[in-house]
Amino acid sequence: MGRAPCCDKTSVKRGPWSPEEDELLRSYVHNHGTGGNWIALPHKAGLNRCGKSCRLRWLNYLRPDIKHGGYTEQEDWIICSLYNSIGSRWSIIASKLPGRTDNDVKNYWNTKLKKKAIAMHHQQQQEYYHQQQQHSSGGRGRRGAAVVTPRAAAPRSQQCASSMQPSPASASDACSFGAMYPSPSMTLQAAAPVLARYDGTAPAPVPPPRAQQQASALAEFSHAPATAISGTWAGGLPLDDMFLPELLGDSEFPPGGDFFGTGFAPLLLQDRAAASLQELSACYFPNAQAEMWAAADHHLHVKPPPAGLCHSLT
DNA sequence: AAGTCGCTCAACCGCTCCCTG
DNA sequence: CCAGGGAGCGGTTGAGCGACT
Repeated sequence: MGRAPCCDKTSVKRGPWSPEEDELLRSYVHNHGTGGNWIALPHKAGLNRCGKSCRLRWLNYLRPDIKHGGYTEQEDWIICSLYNSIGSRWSIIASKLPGRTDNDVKNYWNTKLKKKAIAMHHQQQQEYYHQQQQHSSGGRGRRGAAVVTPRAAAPRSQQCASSMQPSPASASDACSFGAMYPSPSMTLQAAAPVLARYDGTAPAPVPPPRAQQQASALAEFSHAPATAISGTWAGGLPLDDMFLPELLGDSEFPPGGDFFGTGFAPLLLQDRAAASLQELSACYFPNAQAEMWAAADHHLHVKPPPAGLCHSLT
């Protein structure tokens, strides 16, 4: 039996907001603030809406500092890098993009950026095969790693065994893009603890409660062996080879592939991108480190997060 | 011009987390 | 310590719109 609904859905208006409703909500929040009680707000503001609906409308649309559309390459890169590192923690990702909301970033990823990344991967596949044909006389895989086919690696159910993502779906996606936007200096380094934990022969662990995940992730981060930072995991499997089948399907998946050559990789050479690497890496372990970082973001309107959770924008 | 298809994104749903009594 | 309730989050849905046939 699920929890009781937050409001009587039959008596409140649903669906698109009218300009009049927007103005009511905007003026009320402007004059009184949210008061920390979204449930009571619609009644006080004279709105026949659910409190959650009001909160969403304000956060995602009516806030004065909201930006819509017009994502820059830099923002693309940040989103992909963070998605790579922390998965679908949209609120954390959005908190690193001033003016962007979690909903907006999520939509942008699902509708555009994901396809862009997949297209890049296919391009890399073609380049890889082309290279393999040219070096067909027993050459090694790229980055000196042994070429291992996905089927030779762990079963799909055992891949992405990292316990960082509580939701199976998001875990799959997060792992799938583990190599989509790798940064030699940041992403692989940040991925090291998870890669070190990954064991293709071991059964997938049951994800512990989130608080426990945070604690253990942070603990492992601080003890991660430097030798794991190599671009391959302990079994010698390139990162691409480990994770991409989750998204693309085995039939589309070639061993190897190199994302460093084209696409967003040149951005890594830019000073701004390089400068952000350190920041981004701090976000790798959601909650614990990302929280500390978000709390230190003075340029964002981020309220100090309560202990133990990374509440990003609100 | 009309119908169909695909895409976008605002909004909803249901869950977890955390606070409070 | 426990239960109830609110806040916040991530996944999903569907209306609206433009492109295409």
